[in-house]
Amino acid sequence: MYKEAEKLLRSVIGDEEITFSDTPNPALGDFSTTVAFNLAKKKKKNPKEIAEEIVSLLKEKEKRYIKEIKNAGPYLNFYVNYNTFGYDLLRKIMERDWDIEEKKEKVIIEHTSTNPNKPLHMGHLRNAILGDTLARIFRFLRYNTEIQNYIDDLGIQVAETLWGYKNLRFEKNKKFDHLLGEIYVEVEKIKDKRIEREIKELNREMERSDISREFVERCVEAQLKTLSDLKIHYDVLIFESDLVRSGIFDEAYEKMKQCENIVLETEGENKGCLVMKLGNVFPDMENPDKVLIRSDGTATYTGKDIAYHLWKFGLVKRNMKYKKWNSLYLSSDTGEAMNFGRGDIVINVIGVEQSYPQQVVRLSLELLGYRDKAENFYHLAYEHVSLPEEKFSGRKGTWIGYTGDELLEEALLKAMEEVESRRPDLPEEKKMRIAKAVAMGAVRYNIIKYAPEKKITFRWKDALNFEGDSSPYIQYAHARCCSILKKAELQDFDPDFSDPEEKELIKTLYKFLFEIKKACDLKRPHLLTKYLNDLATVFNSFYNSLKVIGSEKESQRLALVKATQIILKEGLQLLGIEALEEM
RNA sequence: GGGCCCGUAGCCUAGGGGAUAGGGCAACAGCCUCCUAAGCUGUGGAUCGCGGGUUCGAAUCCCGCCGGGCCCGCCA
Repeated sequence: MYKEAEKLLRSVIGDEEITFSDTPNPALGDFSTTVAFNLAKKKKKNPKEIAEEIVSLLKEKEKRYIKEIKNAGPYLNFYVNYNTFGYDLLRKIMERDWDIEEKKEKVIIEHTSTNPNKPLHMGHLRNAILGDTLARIFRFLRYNTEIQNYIDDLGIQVAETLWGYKNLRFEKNKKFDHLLGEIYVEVEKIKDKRIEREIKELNREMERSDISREFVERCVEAQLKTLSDLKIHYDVLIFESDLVRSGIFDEAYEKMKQCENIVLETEGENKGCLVMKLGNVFPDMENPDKVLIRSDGTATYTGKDIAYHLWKFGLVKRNMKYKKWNSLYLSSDTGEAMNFGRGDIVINVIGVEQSYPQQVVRLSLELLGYRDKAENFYHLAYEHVSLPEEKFSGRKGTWIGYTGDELLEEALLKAMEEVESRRPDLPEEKKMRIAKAVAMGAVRYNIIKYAPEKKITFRWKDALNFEGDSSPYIQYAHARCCSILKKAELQDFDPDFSDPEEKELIKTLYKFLFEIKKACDLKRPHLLTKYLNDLATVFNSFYNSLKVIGSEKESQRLALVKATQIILKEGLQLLGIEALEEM
């Protein structure tokens, strides 16, 4: 309907920018535009007169989906012909004809990238859920999408934990990541000069040989278990050690050295370091230069990250090998060559605190002459999840009691309780299935529904809320649809969409693709939860005021229910939440 | 010193130039002889942090404050 409205407007106003929005109330039509204001400014005329003029010019034009166009002062209000529009829309939805063309660009989304020495806490989950949801959205819009998880297996934290694993006594019958998390906290507590020396030595040994690989893989496997419970999956795990051993990093550093803005300092405090000069970009910064390679020849975190991104964008010749590992691939020094990397668009889901280093990575691409790559480099920054009293700290162990596993377990208990009290009639196995889907959905939804730049204070009460703006609310609307659909057969109908609830539902269904595209363009997946919540609300209101089965308009309402069910299901899938048929 | 983000009812939050600022939680009052009440309807509750400015029009854009957070390492 927007398309038709736009076409009509174009025929009289030409290239002027047009946007549509909802009217404040149905008496003023179904949607509106404010183009008359803008035209008035340009033509120095009264906006109301312009609106009137447009209305009269469009009066006689042929329309299929628009019934009428009126002006209310300077506002242009469109009245939709719900019979033609609704009928066509429902048919398209039922055919799942989304009209999305396949995209040429390859998108690489990196998310999670948690140090492999601890269990995931809610902050890590926020990262993974953001990344996973965004990836699902990109895939739905038919981008070639690759999900990477970067494993920093050479970091000092791994060395510290490995040291503790070898030298301290612990109950080892725990999930491996939890065990390591506790070891890490303990090492941080007892660490002294001697231990630190041993850890440093161990770290050097890790870089020379693969002594830590199995240890790290075990931890990653345990972390990935938590994530797969949340239906979060990856295409490939990139181990830092493989980037080093494949020679990719060295090749990238050589490339960086060719750049005139990246120089080997011969004097000053950065003497002997390879430094990126950013004085022009950040003139007011105390120390705008960024060290990429230290005077001892080792790379800094940012240096490595730049090298990694040169690889991600396909700007280095060397490549890694990969081996199949459960349902995904991981980089390896033996194995097969694969086509990972070589992205056109790179999205990194990384905390806000890394905005500056991320900006440096983007700038490095620009300085190296890859302007187009720099433009397609996005840092999806998100704020942290904290407890009412304090922040999560891996070192201090404030995450204990708040790991992803514990959250899921708690949610499952609560969900089981709810199912038990609401549906005692169901067989145990079914109750369990529903509880799992509800628990998992509640966790995902409650984390993704907030705009990424908002800090989240974790409270059990909110996290385990199954009412209102929550996953079960939407799952429930979906189950209601299914329940109706089970009781009758779909058939063709002569449309007569006259009830306000029917019209509102049609309008809301129509917005699905716009909202997804918006969420994708802005890289703000929470927009999708807002939309689905709206749709569920509109449907519930329809459900409560209109009868479907046994009504005179049964066939058309069944079609509405079917379309709603399809969109709710698609939407829930994009959020990685199971659309239950019964609950 | 500089940069970025946040500030919307008791609590959480949407909206980032357009018509009366949407929701949710909590509170209160109704609604199951009718497709699942994890639902629906209604009531109360907002100087959109403060002060200027731009605009026909500002929660939204600009400037200045105030409050909170983050960043500017040869740490990761």
